[in-house]
Amino acid sequence: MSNYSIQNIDRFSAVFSALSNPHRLQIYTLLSGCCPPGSACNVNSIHSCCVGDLGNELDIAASTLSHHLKELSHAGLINMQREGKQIICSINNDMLDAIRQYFQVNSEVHNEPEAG
Amino acid sequence: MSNYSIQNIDRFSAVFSALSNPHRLQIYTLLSGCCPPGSACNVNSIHSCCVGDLGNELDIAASTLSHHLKELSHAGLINMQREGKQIICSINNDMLDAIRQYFQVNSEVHNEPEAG
DNA sequence: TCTATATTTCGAGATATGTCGAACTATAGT
DNA sequence: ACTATAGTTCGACATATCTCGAAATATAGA
Repeated sequence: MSNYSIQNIDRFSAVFSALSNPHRLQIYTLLSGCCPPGSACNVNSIHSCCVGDLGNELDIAASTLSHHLKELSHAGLINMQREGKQIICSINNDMLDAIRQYFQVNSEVHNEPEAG
Repeated sequence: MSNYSIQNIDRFSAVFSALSNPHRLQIYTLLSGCCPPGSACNVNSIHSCCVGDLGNELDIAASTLSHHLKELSHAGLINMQREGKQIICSINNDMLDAIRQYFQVNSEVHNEPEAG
């Protein structure tokens, strides 16, 4: 299978566009369960959190944060669902798998010695 | 290990920025040895090719192509080396590994049931 | 219904990006 | 030295992106 189709190119360039902004990548990385600076790296780290929690890490205006979250969501990278007054954000694992696939495919098919 | 450091965020957001443009992602995908439309997908597909070859696939001005290649190169995604009159482009496999790592790390560390 | 909290939408300004054509540089062959 | 081929640099313009503050919407509780 090939990554080379207009659809794939457009779909994934939109995904990488969403991850191209440092603030958005920081959000995505936080949601990936990774360890914020100063915290121990353990399995209790966040895998989902509300918009306000993210805002506490980022030092940007709430409206800017909201804008970035919308971009990540539209690209299919994260899920957002309301829970009471808050909106909970989490990684979309299907898209994460698709990205991994994107960077895996070619080497599997091609990186072999040129057997006759 | 964590992806969460200013250096990593800045480094990888620059990488994703390079991949966020459809033309650049197309170039990168072509160089990944993937099959251009209409060609058979086999191990003899290109893994490196010169600037002109890429230009034949893309339908953009030579100056635009040159600009895009510089971006990919500066981000560390591809190698460029002169061979006679031509300049040969190829995937930088170290960076490809780093990207794979980036999307792998967190799940390995965190995606387990919360054992006491 | 009034208030407080959480988040989004809107409008505007500053900066970054993508694109082109024209002019330039580098290499190889005659 | 001259010519042809391969690719880059420069300057300009159009469009997209990032950011903010102010105003609006949504939910929960008194």
